[in-house]
Amino acid sequence: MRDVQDVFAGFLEKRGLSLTRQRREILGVFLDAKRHLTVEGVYNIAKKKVVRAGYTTVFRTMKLLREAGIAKEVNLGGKIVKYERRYGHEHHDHLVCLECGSFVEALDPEIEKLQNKLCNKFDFTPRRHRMEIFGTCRRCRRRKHKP
Amino acid sequence: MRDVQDVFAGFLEKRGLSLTRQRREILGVFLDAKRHLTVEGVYNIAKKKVVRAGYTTVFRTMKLLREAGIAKEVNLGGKIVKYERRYGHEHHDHLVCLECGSFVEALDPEIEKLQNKLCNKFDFTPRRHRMEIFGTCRRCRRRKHKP
DNA sequence: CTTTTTTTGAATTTGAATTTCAATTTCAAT
DNA sequence: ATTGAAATTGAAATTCAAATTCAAAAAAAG
Repeated sequence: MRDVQDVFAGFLEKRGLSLTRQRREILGVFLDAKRHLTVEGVYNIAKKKVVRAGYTTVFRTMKLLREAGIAKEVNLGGKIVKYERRYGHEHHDHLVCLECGSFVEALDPEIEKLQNKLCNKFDFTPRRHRMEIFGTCRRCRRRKHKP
Repeated sequence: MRDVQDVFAGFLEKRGLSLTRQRREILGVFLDAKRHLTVEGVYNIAKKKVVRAGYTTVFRTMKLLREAGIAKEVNLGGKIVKYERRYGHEHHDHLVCLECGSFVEALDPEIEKLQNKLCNKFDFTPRRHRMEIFGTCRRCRRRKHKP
């Protein structure tokens, strides 16, 4: 995606920082990833690139990506921080399989509406939210019933 | 609550463990707490009791309480694990204030229903879920507008 | 009472997150 | 091209809660 780089460059400029090779490389790794990645995971890929990036740099760049609104921390279970794309990736909830760890991203406008209504009831101004449903996915349920 | 102790005693028995004074004391501290507590928090209260409990014992007992279905881990923001009551405390969602850290517990049956419907759509068997809305509570909103 | 088992808790270890700091790179000014 | 100030990098150190270890203390069994 062309404009994600532009967003990042713009963000960095506003902060008086520059889009270095390492940062570009790390952004690339992050955007290419299909699934959620940990800092460790991004690092493992980034260190093999032509312009190698160290762990610390990956760590700091992920933080920048977060601040730039490009990456988002998620935590489906474990205590290790994972990142998912945020830019050009609408808000969604997760259905996480407890057996295999896979997940699907889902969105229900009705639920979103009711969440706002719930906030009204408590005179609460919502900014963001998180909803995760844990259970068993279709594949794992089948695997269990017909082994 | 009388029967929480019984639940714990029963759980311990099933595991071949005994309800020691420390464990009883720690359970008491946990049940008396109004808000969510960290292990550290439980420990700070427990160490002042007649039957003092060390950090390790608190740590291990909270784990037992979790396994017994009496305590539940929650994580509203930070990375430190907090516990809330679970036994005799219905499922609920949290509205967490980003300014002051306070929260209210809420439940919307409509939302719960739609969550199940959403799971059906994905052929997903839900076991448990977590929903947290982060924003600004009534008090903090007022404090900002009329300082 | 003696032996065996469980429990306790101080101390240690672990592991991810974060910070430090010296070396390196970048870049604007000369 | 050269200099030097500022930004960047990354190995190493630090932090801090979580988890484990192990010897002493307590409880239970014989």
